[in-house]
Amino acid sequence: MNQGRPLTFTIQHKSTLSKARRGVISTVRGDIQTPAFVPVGTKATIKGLTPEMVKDLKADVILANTYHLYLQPGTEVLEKAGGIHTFMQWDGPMFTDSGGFQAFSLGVALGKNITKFTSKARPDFDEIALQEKTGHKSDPDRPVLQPAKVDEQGVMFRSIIDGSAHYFTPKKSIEIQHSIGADIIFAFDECTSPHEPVEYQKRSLDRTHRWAMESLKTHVDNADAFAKQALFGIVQGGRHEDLRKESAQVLGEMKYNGVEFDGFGIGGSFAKEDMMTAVAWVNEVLPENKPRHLLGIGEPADIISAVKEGCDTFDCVMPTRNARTGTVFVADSSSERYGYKNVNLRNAEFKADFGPIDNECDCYTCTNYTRAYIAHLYRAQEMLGGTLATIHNLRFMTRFMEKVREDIEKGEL
RNA sequence: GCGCAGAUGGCGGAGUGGUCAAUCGCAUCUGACUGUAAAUCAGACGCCUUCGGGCUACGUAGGUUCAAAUCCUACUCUGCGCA
Repeated sequence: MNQGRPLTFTIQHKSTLSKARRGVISTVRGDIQTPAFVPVGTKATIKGLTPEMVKDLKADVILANTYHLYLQPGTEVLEKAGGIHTFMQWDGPMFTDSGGFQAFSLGVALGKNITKFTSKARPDFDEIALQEKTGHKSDPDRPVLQPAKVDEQGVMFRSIIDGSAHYFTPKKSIEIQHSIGADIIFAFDECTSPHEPVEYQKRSLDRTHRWAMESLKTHVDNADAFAKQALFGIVQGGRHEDLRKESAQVLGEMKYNGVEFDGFGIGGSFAKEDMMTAVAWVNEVLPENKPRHLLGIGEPADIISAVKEGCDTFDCVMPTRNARTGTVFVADSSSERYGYKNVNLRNAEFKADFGPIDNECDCYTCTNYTRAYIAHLYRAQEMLGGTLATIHNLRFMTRFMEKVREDIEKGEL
């Protein structure tokens, strides 16, 4: 159907135990072995690492963000640079998220205790979760940011840098993503809060679908960009089966001038136990031959579950953010097969622990440095600590995905 | 030796009669982090506790007062100045 696209997806193995698939997404800039973990480099950098380091971790692909890059350095600079790849010296495949998540994280979620997940089981209004947090302790002078506002046409964002107002429509998001030049771009969506009632979820979903069409149209109408970049639609629908399935159906069949989406993202903010049911509903309906990216997930255990439900790629800030704040993955063979535990290296017990972070890890950090040294770097507030831990956590993720792929091939997952 | 100034919790430093177990910062300890407003944020931080409270504390020793980290006296120590 989508002939001559800059992206092809080949499924090499299908699991008989689950809906897992082992495949390859081929782009002009190289292949992505799937299932794959996609490190997040929001502002055109995997925080703390050079692109060469990221390559060494065997990461095939990274993800950057439209909203953040639009604010800084801006599309003019990115265009003059010749696109994000040359700008940041990353020559592999890249995703850009559309800014849809910021409509949520800087909108209804702003200052509240909710992000990708909410702590409460049911998405009823939860006083604790919705409690306002005060501004930034580290920078009290920073102006209090007004939340982003969604309307039928688009989203009014405030700049996190200076508070200035910026209006994103689907057309604008796609145009910015054209300027940025990532290999795989996302339609502009609204990530809804799980606290919103079903009526709102429905209304928002219809809007997201209209925005998806507008995104597709904007992309297809730009022949140059269309030839170089793949576009993924984003499924929403909260925790409602009918809405999730409707969304997968509508986006799966959506066409503009006979052109469909090249793949799909699955979005949303969830109560923990609602995520996998939503993923299962969606993947039941989405076209099988196109890649499915689960946005913002995550935790190795979550990835396993989602792979079993047929997801192919995953991006998540957790490994990089945790690394910067002191928490690293450590293999824990005493637990189950994909056993690991989170270890906070800033805890007192590691001050004089001269072993590696993880005995089983082959990364640069684990082969050269001790827990004690990295613990010291954190305490001394030396930025190398975050860098070394990020190397480890990302390598943990890529090794983890290698194992997932092998297990699918071996018919064990 | 004389004259000033000062001695507060691990450190720095508020507090100058009751609402002080004592603001705040640092350090320390613990926790959180899932399409990155995050090299961030939250909590704890004298001792004991049946979590109601109890006990010991603001250099040392006395004193004044119903009440003292806060006022008075002496002493010890520290800094500065003068000899």
